[in-house]
Amino acid sequence: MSAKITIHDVARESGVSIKTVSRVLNREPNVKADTRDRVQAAVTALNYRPNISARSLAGAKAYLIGVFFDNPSPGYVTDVQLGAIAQCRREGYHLIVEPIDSTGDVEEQVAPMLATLRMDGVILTPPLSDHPVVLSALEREGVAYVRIAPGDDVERAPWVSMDDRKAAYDMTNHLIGLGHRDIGFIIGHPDHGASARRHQGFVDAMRDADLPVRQDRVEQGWFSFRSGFEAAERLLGGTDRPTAIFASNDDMALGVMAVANRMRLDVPAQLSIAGFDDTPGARITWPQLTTVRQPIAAMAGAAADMLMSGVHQEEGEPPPSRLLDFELVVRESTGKAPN
Amino acid sequence: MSAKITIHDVARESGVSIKTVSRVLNREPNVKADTRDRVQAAVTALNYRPNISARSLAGAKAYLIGVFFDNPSPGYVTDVQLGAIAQCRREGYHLIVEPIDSTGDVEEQVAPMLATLRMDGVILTPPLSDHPVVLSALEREGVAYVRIAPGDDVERAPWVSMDDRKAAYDMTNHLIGLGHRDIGFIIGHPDHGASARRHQGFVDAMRDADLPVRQDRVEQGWFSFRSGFEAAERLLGGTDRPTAIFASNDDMALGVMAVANRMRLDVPAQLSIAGFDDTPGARITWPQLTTVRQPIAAMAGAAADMLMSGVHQEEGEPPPSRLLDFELVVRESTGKAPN
DNA sequence: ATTATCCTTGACAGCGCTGTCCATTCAACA
DNA sequence: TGTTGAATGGACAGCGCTGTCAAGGATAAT
Repeated sequence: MSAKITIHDVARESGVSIKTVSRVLNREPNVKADTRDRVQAAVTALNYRPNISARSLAGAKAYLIGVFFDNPSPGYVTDVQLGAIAQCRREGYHLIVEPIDSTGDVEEQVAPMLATLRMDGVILTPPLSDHPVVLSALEREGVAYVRIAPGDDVERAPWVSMDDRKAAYDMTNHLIGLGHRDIGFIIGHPDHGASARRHQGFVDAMRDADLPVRQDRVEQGWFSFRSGFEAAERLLGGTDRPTAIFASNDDMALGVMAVANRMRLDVPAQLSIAGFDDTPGARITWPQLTTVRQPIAAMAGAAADMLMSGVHQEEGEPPPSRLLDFELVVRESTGKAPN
Repeated sequence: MSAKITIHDVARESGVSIKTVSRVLNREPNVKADTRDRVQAAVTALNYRPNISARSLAGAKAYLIGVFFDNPSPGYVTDVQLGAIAQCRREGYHLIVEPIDSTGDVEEQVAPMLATLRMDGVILTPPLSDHPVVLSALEREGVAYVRIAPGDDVERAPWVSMDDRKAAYDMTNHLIGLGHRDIGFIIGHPDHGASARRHQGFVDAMRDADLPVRQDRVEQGWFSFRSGFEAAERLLGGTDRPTAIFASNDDMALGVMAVANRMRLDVPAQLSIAGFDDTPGARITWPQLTTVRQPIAAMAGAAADMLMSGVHQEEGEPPPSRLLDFELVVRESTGKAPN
């Protein structure tokens, strides 16, 4: 075990006070270039690393960012973590992950954690982005937060998102361009703000193409494989069936794919299937899924950035926010409509 | 923002010294029951939460446990985190996640982090469980660690694992019991210790059933969907093909499934497919995958427990370790061999 | 040259907690 | 009755760092 070396060692080594060492560590102004270099050299020579507990106890920053998630799709969570951590690393921050069971006592899970940890900020993933108790607890404890893809109430706090409506609109148009006129749609989990926006995009595209939106072509799902599977069974059950199904996330699209497989429907010759998210699962199937690439990691990275730079919402101003680009990923699960 | 309330407030409220408060907080002995109750009451009344930075700066414990992972299957990582966090919560610990890019400079990623964070311990997931640089860095910095499913060198440090050989043996026997005599096998990533053990289990079962292990029935994979897909193309390419394929993880099994779908092979009537891990993906397919349920969350939980209770490896003694139970999950992707 | 101003540096006091060490109390024993 | 030791509680010194404040030195303005 290597001996713990502290700021005092560096100060002694470079012949300055610990405060000056602290200055160069924190990139504070008003340090002579020469002094700065000497300190840097000592830091390197001694292989010194500041102790994070001491820093956060003494100062304002904790160098800790939290990610809250609930009942997540594993791929989504992992992407969020990877994206956030990539940013955190550059600034010397670390990531704390905290699953929140929103069916349990949320207050009890969140409040103690915020009090003990005093993180610099937390990233909220859907559906927590819209959970009133979580938001209130955060505000009461004075912990900054950024919401990923929140639903309503976008004025309340900073957020990062993508244009779900536009993406669904584009995907629907892709299908229409392929000649599909009878398209089924599976709505996502009602607690996720994105669900309504994606549905809206679908409806708008159909309207703009003068295509009818038949009520019996729209099914409610829950973002899960099973809900997609069951919705597909209803959609494909009769003889009168759509030529394409657009599921508002990949898991549900895979459910549709499973039903198609079981029914021996050729995808995409007899049925086109589109998903949304571009999770790893989209490629873990054959044919591979046409879907929308959500910039999940980028959104999480942007959220981390905002937190580390100390986002502030001015009184009466709209909160800082960012809308990132999506990408239509056309793979093999969509094709020309059968004539 | 609620005012920060400290141990001094609790001490004043309950009429004892801060040290006594500290004693009851840390469940130290030698505090009268009466005093303990008074302090507890004050803690509750004031809603006091000890500050983790102060605790770790002053004391020996950091209340922080790390999880290192590399290039992970999302489902695996999420399971590990969930399992570890469940245990951590009961003791007031928190989880720090750190992805390690083992193709990059590992030392540079690990050493600074260990020095700044001074975690109480870290959980290593495969293939990091066997990464010599990571292990050395941990030991040099004096940070305890528990390895999940390590390969060799089980004497070096504490670990938690499952009996991969036995599980693969049992799965192979399940297939043999179904009448399969010509079984293909896809080996996992060579950096993962479990790969060799699973392969061994397959070979042992075949041997014990007096079945030949044909060299051209065993393919090397990398635990990825794509590698499973490609291995399956080779295995199923000719007219002489196995009646079952046992892939040593689910992702690869899904690759096999995709090839079977594309070739219009009926699963399981014409081809039985077995996986390993029981990741979420195993159910996100049709037919659902017969697989081995790895106790991933339980292994991570056990690892966290060992870390929090301060595992110690006595000189000359074998390291503390635990072997958890697996479970054969028979679903629809395996069935009777075609006659 | 003199004063005002800025830049650079350091001394020092905590941040909130635990570990060490000492003081007191009290019961049990000689 | 005195003695001993366990049980109980408190005082105090840090842990390693940042924030505050002030001092000294260099530079600019007069």
